Amino acid sequence: MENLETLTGKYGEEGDRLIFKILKRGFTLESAIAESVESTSLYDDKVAQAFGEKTNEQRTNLDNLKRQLTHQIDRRSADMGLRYDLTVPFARYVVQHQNEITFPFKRYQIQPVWRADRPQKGRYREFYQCDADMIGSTSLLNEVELVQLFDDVFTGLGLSVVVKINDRKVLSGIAEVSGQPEKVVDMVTAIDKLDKIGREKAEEEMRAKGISDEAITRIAPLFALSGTWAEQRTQLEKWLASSTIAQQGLKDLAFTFDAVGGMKSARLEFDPTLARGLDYYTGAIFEVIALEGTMPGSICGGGRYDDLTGVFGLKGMSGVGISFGADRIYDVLLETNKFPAELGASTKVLFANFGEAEAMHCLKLLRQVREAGIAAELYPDAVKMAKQFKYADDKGIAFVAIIGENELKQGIVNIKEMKTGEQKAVKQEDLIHAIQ
RNA sequence: GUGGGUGUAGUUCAGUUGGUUAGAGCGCCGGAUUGUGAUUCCGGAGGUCGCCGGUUCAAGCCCGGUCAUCCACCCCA
Repeated sequence: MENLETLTGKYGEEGDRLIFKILKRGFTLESAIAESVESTSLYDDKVAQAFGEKTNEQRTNLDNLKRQLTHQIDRRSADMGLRYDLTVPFARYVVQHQNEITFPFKRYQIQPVWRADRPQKGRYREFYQCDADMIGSTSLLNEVELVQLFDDVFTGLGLSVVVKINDRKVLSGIAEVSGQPEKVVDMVTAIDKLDKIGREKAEEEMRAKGISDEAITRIAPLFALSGTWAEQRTQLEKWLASSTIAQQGLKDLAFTFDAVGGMKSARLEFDPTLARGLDYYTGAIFEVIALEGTMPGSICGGGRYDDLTGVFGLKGMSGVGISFGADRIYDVLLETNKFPAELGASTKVLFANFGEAEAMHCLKLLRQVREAGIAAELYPDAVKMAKQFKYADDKGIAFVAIIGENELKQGIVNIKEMKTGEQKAVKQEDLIHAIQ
């Protein structure tokens, strides 16, 4: 939980609406309603009647009353909110503990965050984010390391992804060149939808937001961009020559591309239409898209924020960070079958139980196997074999060690590998070696 | 916040113009002469039809409300 004022104003207009608000402590719903009603003169005769029998008109009145009351309660009585992300509370933390922290400061954090949104595929009210940030350094080496972190993580998970990168400074430059720099946010959100709704609809949206036809014409070269990062860079440098801020953005991007070099499995891709809605980003912005599965949105996000701590009273503290959407990543891994079966198995070898004498003997072997660092268990009951094998199968146990009357006499153990169905007899002292 | 869809067995879903004991696949449990799973065959258990109310001789089916869930817009992880 955070103070509401810590959270508001950082996530853009839409984002602020999605913050879960919490009533002031000691404030009951009844007292909130009473206070709101008194102060708003909403409670007229018409509405009063609506509490009794309900005609359609009265129902509408009642709905209106409810809506306005909710709004009032929201506005007047809520002073705390649930974390919308981990970055803003992190900035607050850094400011509060600035004297105890050694800069540049790095931290990672895995915690739930909340969005007051209608749930949908890949969109949750509560979900986990895993954040990694570095604050107190403007070096682009931080950006480079974060891109490599994306690569490391998704290579480790065996998931192929594309890391999209852009720079807010380039976007600001485009707005500058258009002649309406103050419209950068509207312009950018429309540009962001370009690949989804197409050029015409995007232009329509810009016009609706008060962007002039002239400005729209001036940003037309953006739609014509194509080719590799190097090719697009040349085109952008020429087009945005008059904007020093855009030139800086392009230079930063060039450094990052260069320094990242080859990656293990992820692909780094420049996307001039990548915008991201969060207000606090000022430099690089990142987004990771899964190339497998059907997850509609991004699975990670991030970027550089030059002055997020400024609003909490600490100026000149630039930071950059990324956020992994744990639940979305989990969904993709589940959908694409990336969870190895042995991950679910807690046991590697099961000793079948043939009766008291055999079980007692297995108990000794069980101990040896465990001491060798191999997870093992002995089936607790001497039930029929089919049941014991099914148990091993269900649990994803790799081997079943069979020691019945015959094996006991001969001092051997039959080892069945469940995956292949192959079975072989080895001396009991070779058991550990055979299942490694 | 706006619009739409769906709630029936553990699960995925059928269920006719309202009409007797509400079905199927998968899963689960048991068995196929007692030492072998994932395949085959046979048998079995399991449902307050989301919840509340209404219409009707009769409601899983029609109507109203409510809750849950999913999808689209919007936005994002």
